[in-house]
Amino acid sequence: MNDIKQFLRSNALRPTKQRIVIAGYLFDGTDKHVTAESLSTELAKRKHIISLATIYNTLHDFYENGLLKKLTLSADRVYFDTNTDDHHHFYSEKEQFLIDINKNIKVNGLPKTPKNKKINKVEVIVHLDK
Amino acid sequence: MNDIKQFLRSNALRPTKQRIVIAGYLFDGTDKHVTAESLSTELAKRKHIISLATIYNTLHDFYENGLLKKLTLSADRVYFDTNTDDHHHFYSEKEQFLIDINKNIKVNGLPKTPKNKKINKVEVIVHLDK
DNA sequence: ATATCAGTTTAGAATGATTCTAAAGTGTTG
DNA sequence: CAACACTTTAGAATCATTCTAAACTGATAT
Repeated sequence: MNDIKQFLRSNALRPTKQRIVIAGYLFDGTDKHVTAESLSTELAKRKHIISLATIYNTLHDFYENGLLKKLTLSADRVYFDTNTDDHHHFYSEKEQFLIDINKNIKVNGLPKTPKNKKINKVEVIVHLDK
Repeated sequence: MNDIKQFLRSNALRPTKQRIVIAGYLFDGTDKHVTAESLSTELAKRKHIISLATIYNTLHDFYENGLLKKLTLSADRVYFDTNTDDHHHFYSEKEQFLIDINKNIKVNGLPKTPKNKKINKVEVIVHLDK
């Protein structure tokens, strides 16, 4: 609890009740993939009612501070990933199935980067089913 | 023109005025990345006013028939790609910059596919800037 | 040719995730 | 504990996309 407060403070985030609850859930040691909606549902199960606006705000605050990764897998919702290490994903749109690939993947044969651009990250999505 | 009609018919799509115009634009020989909005704008420039609903319908019809690929790069719009070969992309969200990587890319070190799942495709997105 | 009908197009409404607004609430600092 | 900047929130607004259901049109049979 005080750990969480310190954790938030050390990321320039004021430790409000809501952020403490959300951080407590998200950063409990197990990697998680959440959407605003799924997070809201999970917190509600735990009797923590936090407005959706705050959930969106908080996810973005955490994201801006590098505490979460943002995943764009489907056009109709944004996933946030608590695993901020460089990694990739298996993804099944049909089944909402999403798991990390932590194993070291190498992408070979990339052409040279377009002029005046810099590579931010190389993302590999392994689409399943269909 | 008759080519386009045949092309549509051979894909089980009735060659309507609108589909002929859209196919004529999309499949003119140069690879294109479009969104419903950008397609609508391009056609309007050419004095072809087609309702957005039809543009959405047509893009999906073409997609369902394998004439287009769907790209999920950003959460706020869907891109369709006239290049249906297996390929990858450079992408800059900030600049709406999107180009094909046709070169043969190899992804090594993938872990084994989750039980009872099948790989549909391996997608590599090289994110630029940030 | 023409009637017929399934497949299409369309305007406008509806949807749904996300963002915005602006008013009320709350950490933090002195 | 005063004062203020930062947060939270309900509800409205936004925006891409989908839906609805009425009008339209390509294909087929006569």
